[in-house]
Amino acid sequence: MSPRNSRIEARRTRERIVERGIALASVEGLEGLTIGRLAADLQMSKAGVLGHFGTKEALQLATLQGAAAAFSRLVWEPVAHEKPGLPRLRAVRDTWIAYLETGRDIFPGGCFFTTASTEFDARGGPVRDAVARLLRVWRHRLAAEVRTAVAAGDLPTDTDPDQVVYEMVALYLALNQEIQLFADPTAAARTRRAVNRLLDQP
Amino acid sequence: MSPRNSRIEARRTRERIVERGIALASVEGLEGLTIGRLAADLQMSKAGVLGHFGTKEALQLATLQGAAAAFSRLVWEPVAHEKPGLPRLRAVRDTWIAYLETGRDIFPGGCFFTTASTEFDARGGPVRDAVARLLRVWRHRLAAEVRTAVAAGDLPTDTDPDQVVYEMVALYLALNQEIQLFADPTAAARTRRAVNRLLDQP
DNA sequence: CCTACCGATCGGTAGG
DNA sequence: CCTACCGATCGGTAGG
Repeated sequence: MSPRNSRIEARRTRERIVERGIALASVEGLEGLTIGRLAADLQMSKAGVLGHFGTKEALQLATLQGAAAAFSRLVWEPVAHEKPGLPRLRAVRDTWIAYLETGRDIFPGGCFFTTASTEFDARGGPVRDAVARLLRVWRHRLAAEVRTAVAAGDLPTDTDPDQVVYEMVALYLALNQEIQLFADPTAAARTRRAVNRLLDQP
Repeated sequence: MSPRNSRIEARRTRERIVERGIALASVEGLEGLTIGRLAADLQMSKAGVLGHFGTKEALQLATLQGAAAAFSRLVWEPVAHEKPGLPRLRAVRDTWIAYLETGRDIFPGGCFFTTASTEFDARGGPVRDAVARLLRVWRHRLAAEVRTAVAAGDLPTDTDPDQVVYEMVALYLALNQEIQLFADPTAAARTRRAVNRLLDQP
């Protein structure tokens, strides 16, 4: 019987659960993320795992939040210092590709959000809503950068920002499929080429 | 106790199971397709359902095959009479959009293959392999049409067929997400616009 | 954070 | 194609 942990230790345990949950769910999905499997991997009891969240749904939401934080760290933070507009869009183009190509230690099953989105997109409930909210935030962030690029004269004035964002997202969905299902090493180059065309870069 | 069915009746029962399985799996995924749920929906016993396939994996493969047949009926057959190359590509552009927009009676959860692909793309096994094989076949079919269009002078000679196919697939992955997760009514128009640009149509 | 449970459901089998 | 099972695992709870 392990001693009752201090608040700091409990928090650290919770972080370990979420970290492992992110890796598991990126492979098995948020529904395939079972409390028993998580407990076995972490050498804890099921009750010990569940106690940090209360319900499986709360665990799923916490895992989703943790994954979003990791995505922000990998994709958004490295571009925060870039000039808004086209320079930042070009930087995001590359951090996003890197997230899909080399984010494997955190997300061994590929894009967490693509998996979660297709898993829940035909259901209702808080998890589905949280996934939709996250993807919407990122789309809006991209659209704002496109508008800035247009205002700066770096993109044509007749650019439709939502169309550009839609096509960028499309290319990253396809890149994830290309990597995960076909292990195609040329996919990143294809994506970069297509995004460059979208961003009016030669 | 129902009488032992004739071979024809048994075949018809199997078809009913697969049909219901396609609808269920398009919403819940091929792993969420449980024998008990299928049996309850069809008012059969679990053993009665499983007897037609032997194992859950065989049921998943049969459901995938059934879904592929329905996709071919909705997307490929209507364009078979079109002239190969650009005319057929334009027709596929529209049957594919219609499959995602109005295929709801057969696929209430949206694109069956996007769901199956993201569900299995981080695993091994026969189901994953079968999904990959299907998507590859359809990609190759599209690429052949692009090459025909280039040969006919309907697309520029420097066209990269695999790049065009990659971008078309990307747009349909995104369209499915837009419909399923955001219920965006403008998504089909966005897709058509982007595909038209790919196909060098004004 | 643990042990020891709970009812429900999972895939699958025996036997008719 | 049915009834009647099987062991394993699911999410979750009581109590310490």
